[in-house]
Amino acid sequence: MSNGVTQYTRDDKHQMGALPAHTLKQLALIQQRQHYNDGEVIHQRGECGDGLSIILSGAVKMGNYGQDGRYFLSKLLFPGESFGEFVVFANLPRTHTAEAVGKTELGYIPAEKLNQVLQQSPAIAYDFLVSLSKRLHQSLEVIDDLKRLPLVARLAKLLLLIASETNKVNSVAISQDQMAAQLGVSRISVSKSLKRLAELEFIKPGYQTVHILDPQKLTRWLEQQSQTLLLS
Amino acid sequence: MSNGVTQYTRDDKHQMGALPAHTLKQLALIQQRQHYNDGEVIHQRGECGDGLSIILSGAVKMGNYGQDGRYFLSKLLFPGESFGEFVVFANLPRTHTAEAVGKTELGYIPAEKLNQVLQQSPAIAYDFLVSLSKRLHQSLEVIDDLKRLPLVARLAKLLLLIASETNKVNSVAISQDQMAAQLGVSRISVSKSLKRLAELEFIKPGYQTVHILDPQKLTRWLEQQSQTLLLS
DNA sequence: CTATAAATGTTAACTAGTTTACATTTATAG
DNA sequence: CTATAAATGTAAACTAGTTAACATTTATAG
Repeated sequence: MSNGVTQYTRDDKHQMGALPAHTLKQLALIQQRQHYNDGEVIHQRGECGDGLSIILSGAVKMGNYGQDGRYFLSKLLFPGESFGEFVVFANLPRTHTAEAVGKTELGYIPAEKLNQVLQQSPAIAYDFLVSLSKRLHQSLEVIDDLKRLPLVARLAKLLLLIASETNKVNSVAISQDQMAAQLGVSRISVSKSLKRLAELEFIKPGYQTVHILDPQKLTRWLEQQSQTLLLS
Repeated sequence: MSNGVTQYTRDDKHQMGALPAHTLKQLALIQQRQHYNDGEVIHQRGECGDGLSIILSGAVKMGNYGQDGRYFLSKLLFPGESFGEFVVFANLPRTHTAEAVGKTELGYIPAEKLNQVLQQSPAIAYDFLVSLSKRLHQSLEVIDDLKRLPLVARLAKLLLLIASETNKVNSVAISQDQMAAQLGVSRISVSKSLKRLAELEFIKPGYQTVHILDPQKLTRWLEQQSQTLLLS
């Protein structure tokens, strides 16, 4: 993949907040198609969009830039996932800047049109309820982790998460810069924490990869650290 | 108010994620009433509940305890606000421990019953979409702040938020311990940051209160600090 | 195969936030 | 009005994470 993002594609089964296939099919009938090139900005933080976007191919990087220009990656979205619900349902401004990662195709549904569909089809509305619930749940967990867990634990959790999402349980293809952007810390801190996890023999750092030696052992350790681990 | 929570009640207008009055009325027809005494635990983190709860009177403290027993307050919920959507819509475990603050009455709707209602009434389903969207939006902002803003700025933001929620623009009734629990930092750090805000002549700390000298000036300063402030 | 760019490892000086400890102020129960 | 509890102020020693700087490794374009 391009745009500073390593080959980090996902298995369909693991798309937490994604809409179910049959709903995507129905929405496909009313969506417009939009094309973006690698790195192209789809929208900026603070803007007021006016519709829902569904990723058809490629990927979208949601994140923000700090005062100093440092980038914080919030989430990578893959085909089947959507964004813009806030705008449609609550008329709120964009929380993140969205950029295409690789050649990317989006399905776009204007707010009005989507609201019509939702009125006619309670099943689709329910799918959005499920999707939003999962994403809110996930966000609350992240907030909790940020407040309660030390960096080593958060890093371990991130690695296990990506491993499970990509279905490659024993190795994660990601750079230290990317982990840093995702965790909101410096690359050096990531390096330090990786070293500690390596000393504990949970992982082995490589070039653009982290090998997870024993995912189960790491999970158990993480449970001890955070006492109540809900998902993983 | 009791249970370590200062007199911190809200104006109805400002209940961000709350359901609209007419929806609450309709839901009232099918809800059971539950009573809790001050400090009583409603549910624990990790449990699998099975219904939606709506606060009718009193308040509910959502938060978690760290390994060391330290408490992290996530949110205070007031009449009109609900919780348990995750459980109903996505079958996920509780993210936070819920405790009653003062004598508290809840309306409880089992998952099945609520789902029936949603199928029959798209308008109510839509209200939940709006509520979940607002809450997810808010959560994403909090995550962003945790990663990007220094404590002083986060503290200032918290004070402005409570001030606007309670409609007392010039003073916030809250203890330093509570602010610390909410921000996920130590009481000493809160004290230090308050001192800095006082030196900048934005606030004046008091006993169980913080006086905001010039909310607008503080908001402007905060905008400079965080470049793109969305809500306030 | 080599030059270059990208990613990683590591040190050192620094800063923000933590814990511990104790003094002081403020509210409130009796 | 006083004794007590709760909340606040503040200092000191510490820890985790930050920036800056530079050496080394690994991939890749030509």
